[in-house]
Amino acid sequence: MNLDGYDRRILEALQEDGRLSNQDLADRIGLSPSPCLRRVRRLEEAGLIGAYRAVLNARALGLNLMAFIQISMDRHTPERFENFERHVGDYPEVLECHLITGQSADYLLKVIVADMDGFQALLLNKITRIDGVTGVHSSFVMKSPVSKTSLPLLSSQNA
Amino acid sequence: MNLDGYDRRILEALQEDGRLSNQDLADRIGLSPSPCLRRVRRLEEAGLIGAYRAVLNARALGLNLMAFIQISMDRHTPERFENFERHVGDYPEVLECHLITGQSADYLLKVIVADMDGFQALLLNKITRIDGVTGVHSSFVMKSPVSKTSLPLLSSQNA
DNA sequence: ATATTTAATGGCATATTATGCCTTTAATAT
DNA sequence: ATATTAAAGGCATAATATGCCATTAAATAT
Repeated sequence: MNLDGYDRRILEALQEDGRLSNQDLADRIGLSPSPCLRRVRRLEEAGLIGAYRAVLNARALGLNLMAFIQISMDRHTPERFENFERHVGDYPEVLECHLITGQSADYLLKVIVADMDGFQALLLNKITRIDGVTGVHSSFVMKSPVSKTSLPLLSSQNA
Repeated sequence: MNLDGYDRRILEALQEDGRLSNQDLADRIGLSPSPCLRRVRRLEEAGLIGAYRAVLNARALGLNLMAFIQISMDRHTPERFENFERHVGDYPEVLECHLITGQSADYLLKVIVADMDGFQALLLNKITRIDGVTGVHSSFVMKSPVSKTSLPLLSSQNA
């Protein structure tokens, strides 16, 4: 799909404020509401806009402990991996699970819990009980000076 | 702030679909539109809802390479840290920067770029040039079977 | 248990916004 | 220059948000 300057500005604006009204958005990007809305719908249908989400404040919800967990598996068989991915996908504390390159781990998990008790419960009762999990290395987040959701829109490519 | 069942259901619904109309939301949680909207505004003002965002599809935007970069610093002085955080905050490719515990690194960065050329440019021209950066270890993401934005709303606590 | 106070809900009228259709403008190729 | 295509703008209608008021429900004290 080809993006022009209007499309890029629409994406930029909606990444910042996903509840912008179409009229405000149209004003901001310099189009009238009709074509602006048509473009937004087109971007949604093309899958460029995948979803709209409310971003909640973890602290305010009592979720005070974020951690990254590096996981090593015993065997690198598809069954092991599928099983692991299915399980971690079911745990609401696991926000992200990435299969990564590198010598020291197969997976990197980003998790969020209320406190160290919650972390312990997650690690001991859930994650380490999944078949094939051998190594586990946890890093706790003390501070997150950067936490963006906006993807960089390479202003290169296209007119 | 105290959350009851209605509030939690509002948060859950808006985490899933941040553009739900107030009328649909009201239907879904079992309130009429007026009190529903009042609750949403209250949650926004209390900071529980921090923002509304459109979530874009990285692949569709040509951002095909995600990586995690572990960074070690030479000295752990406030100036070093502040300087580093300011710089990485200015790079649009850096989506997250976390100060973490652990022996092997001080920071964990999550970055996204178009391809390996983009990664090289980011690493060599930007990140490794920041004062104090000594060790750098990169892991590339092959697959992300879990990638949620929804925080777990511990249905415990409160009525 | 009853009265009193408080807080939150539901309904309604108005203002704002979204949406579909049609016309007009701009760009491209012949 | 003319024909053709694609996108923009304008307008009427439908849907939605919003503020105010009456009502109901809940909590507290007597």
